[in-house]
Amino acid sequence: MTVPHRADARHNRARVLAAAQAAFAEQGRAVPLDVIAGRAGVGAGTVYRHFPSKESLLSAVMSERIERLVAEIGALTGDSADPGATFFAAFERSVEQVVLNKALCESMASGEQVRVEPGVRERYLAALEPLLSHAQEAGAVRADVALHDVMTLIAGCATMRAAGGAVGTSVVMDGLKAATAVTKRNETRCVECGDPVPPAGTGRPARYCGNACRQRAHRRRHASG
Amino acid sequence: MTVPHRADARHNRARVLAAAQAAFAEQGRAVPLDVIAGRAGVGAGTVYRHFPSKESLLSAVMSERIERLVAEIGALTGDSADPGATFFAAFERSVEQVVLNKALCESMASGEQVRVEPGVRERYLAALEPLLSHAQEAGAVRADVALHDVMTLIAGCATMRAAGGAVGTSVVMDGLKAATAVTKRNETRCVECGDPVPPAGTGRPARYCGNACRQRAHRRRHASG
Amino acid sequence: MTVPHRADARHNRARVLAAAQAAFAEQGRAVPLDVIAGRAGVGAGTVYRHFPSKESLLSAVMSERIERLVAEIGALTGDSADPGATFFAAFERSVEQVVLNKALCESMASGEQVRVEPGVRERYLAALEPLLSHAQEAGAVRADVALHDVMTLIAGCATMRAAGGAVGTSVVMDGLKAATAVTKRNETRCVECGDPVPPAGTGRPARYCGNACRQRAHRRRHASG
Amino acid sequence: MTVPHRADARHNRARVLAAAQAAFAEQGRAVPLDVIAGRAGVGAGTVYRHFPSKESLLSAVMSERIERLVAEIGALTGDSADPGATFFAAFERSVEQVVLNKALCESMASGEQVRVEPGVRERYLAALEPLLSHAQEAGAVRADVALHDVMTLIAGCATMRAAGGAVGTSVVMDGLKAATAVTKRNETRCVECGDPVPPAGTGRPARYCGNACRQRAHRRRHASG
DNA sequence: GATGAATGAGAATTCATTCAT
DNA sequence: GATGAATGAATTCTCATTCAT
Repeated sequence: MTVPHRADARHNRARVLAAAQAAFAEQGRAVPLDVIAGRAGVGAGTVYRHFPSKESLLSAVMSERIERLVAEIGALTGDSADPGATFFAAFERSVEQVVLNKALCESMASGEQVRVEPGVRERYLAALEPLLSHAQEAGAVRADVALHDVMTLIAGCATMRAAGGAVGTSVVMDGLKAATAVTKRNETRCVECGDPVPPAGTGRPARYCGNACRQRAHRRRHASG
Repeated sequence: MTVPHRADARHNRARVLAAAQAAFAEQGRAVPLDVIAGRAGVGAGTVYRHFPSKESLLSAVMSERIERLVAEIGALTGDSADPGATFFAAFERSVEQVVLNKALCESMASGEQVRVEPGVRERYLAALEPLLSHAQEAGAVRADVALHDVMTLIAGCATMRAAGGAVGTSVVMDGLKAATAVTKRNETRCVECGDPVPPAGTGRPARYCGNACRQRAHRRRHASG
Repeated sequence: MTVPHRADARHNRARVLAAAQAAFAEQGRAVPLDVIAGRAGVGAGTVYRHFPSKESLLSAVMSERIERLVAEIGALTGDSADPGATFFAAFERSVEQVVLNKALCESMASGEQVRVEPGVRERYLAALEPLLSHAQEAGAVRADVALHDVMTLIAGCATMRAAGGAVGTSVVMDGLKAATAVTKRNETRCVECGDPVPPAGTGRPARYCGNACRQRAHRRRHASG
Repeated sequence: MTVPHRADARHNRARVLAAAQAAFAEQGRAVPLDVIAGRAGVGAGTVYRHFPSKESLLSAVMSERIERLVAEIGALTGDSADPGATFFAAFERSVEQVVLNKALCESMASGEQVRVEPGVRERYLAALEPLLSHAQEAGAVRADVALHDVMTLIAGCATMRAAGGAVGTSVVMDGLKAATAVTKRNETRCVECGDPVPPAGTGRPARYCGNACRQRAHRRRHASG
């Protein structure tokens, strides 16, 4: 049902999605549905045919944005000459996407989870995770930062940009590069949840705090939908 | 009109303000005016007598919060033994105030200027400015950060906290220090203010740089609202 | 909250209730709320101030009707010279109330419980119950009929009347008496309450058993709502 | 247009009719047309090709139900050993058909004539009429009940059943059997409309109140569609 | 001054009906 | 002929603001 078979319907769905993306980006979540319909050049009923509620339209827009981001990040992943640069490029692209979207900023600032279609969040995290861990292994990023923290840092940087700040992102990126400041010496943290990893006497330091997180990361890597 | 002469009116104005503060903080800008009036135990008309519009009520609430913050910062200013610690303490207090207020977070994330009464913004900036410049002179904060940038950094940190991030503020604070000196190896830093902790020869490494920070962290842990 | 203190509000509430009663009665449950508001000469918001939803307005209307019915039945209860006549009078008044209200008919025919305010149904049943049991003790009504059955018989008679049937109620009432005694030949019965009419030696046979029924039928003929 | 020539179209028409019957029966008249189309496995347009409006679809469904009932009643008619039993069997079958159909109950309770295709009502009445008059002649049914009254009694019994009443129909049937209670002695009523028939001094008592009803009954006897 | 009632302009959502594919 | 997409009027409910009491 997501994508209709008929060409004209597919066309209209795309127009609605584009109009909604623009309207949400400019006016935020509170933009009336009629405005979106008007911008798309369709009736309100048509919007509802494609998306059963305003909420689901918002989530479709968000999902589409994030999928695009996943694709961009995927393109970056290959070039791993400089893991730090690659990670920070992905970070910046993410911030930019969020900034462009007022509705997304509002959602994040409200402390609500941004609602997206199933699997989208997982795919995004799966795309970002190797970039983060490679950068951390290369010493380009603080080791005590978990994937989840990166998400909130992105949200914060977006707010800064929305608030008109120029240096915000660079400050955060500097903070990410700083050698493990607050973290206790030699402590390692789970790259999934950020909890401390019990030190193992020998061998390579553990990346996860336990099986639960290892499994979760694994699932995400293979998540499809 | 700002503050009425009659005692009962003054009393009502204060009750409305308190109710509005709580309501905006908990439910955000979209909270209906009737809810605020109800919480204040007055009629909707009374709210309008004191504040000509919902917008102006919001701005009064914001102004009152910020004035309180200005007072807190003013209290810190005296103790200038460690300019870096003083600045970061003010920074954190500011972040906390913002985080407590959903309406404020929303406003900042929307990229709109938070509307406050005339002079309030100026007084806040005037309170923060000496702290920033002293900290910069002492080399505790990057010199290329302007007062205006600090404001957006505060907004960003609030968003991170609202989004559930734990390390956001510490990353930003590290970033603010970063240009000065990359953290020395083996050095431990105060988990409250990020300053270096004098190495103790024996026992468990200290978590705080001194009693002030220990106490501050304690208070925060038991803060109620 | 049910009844406001201010006189004008009480007045408006009554107007809304009256308008809703009329609108539901004439057009059924599906009548738009705007129509009710218009008939009451108030804005839609005023309707919602007094009744939080259309559903609750309907239930208030129903409850008010039924309370009126309870009062009428209460007035009948005193006159217990003829328990059968008293019961059947209450029965007929109930049918008439239901018939006047299209919304009520619809609800009953849908097999849904008619929603009324708490206690109303109970009061109605409490008013009807002694009438039924006295009539049964006097042998005027079949002993195998429960109070609940009477309710559905009322609903059925209302539908018959709504469908334009003239004899429906008398058939049902005969059925209720049937087990006791098959009507005697040559006997005439009151067209209002179904009781036997004392035979008059001369002239046109009497249609009513007495002045009470004649008057009641007259009133009904000129009832307005 | 009623029945298409092409086999697939005829097939679709039947599917729509069956789906509509089920949907109306379960959910009442307010069931959305898309739901009906969905249950039939066709598009909304197809429904409109076969039935020009929702109203006409409803009427087609009703007509089809009633035609089926006519057939059942026709089967009963032959066995005239016990005219009373035959009539009451037809009565009960009719009630059951109505109860099964929420839309039909709603229509009847609204006091609106149930809209059926031309001739259908007439055929139904024509099937029921001889059963009623034979039962009346045999003294098994009150003589003062007209065909039209039987229709409303059926509607009433259906409402009682929908309202959960168990004894409703039996009470009505008892009422129908009771010897001519309310009717004035020797009075005859038109078997078509139920109005009193002016007494003729001589010959067989008139069955109709006038030429209009005689003609109407005649037409019904020979109605074809 | 306080109250809370009234207003009425939206906002989301549904659905019978039409029409391009 | 069939399909299902598009339409847009209608409906319920909300809420900032005004105003009579």
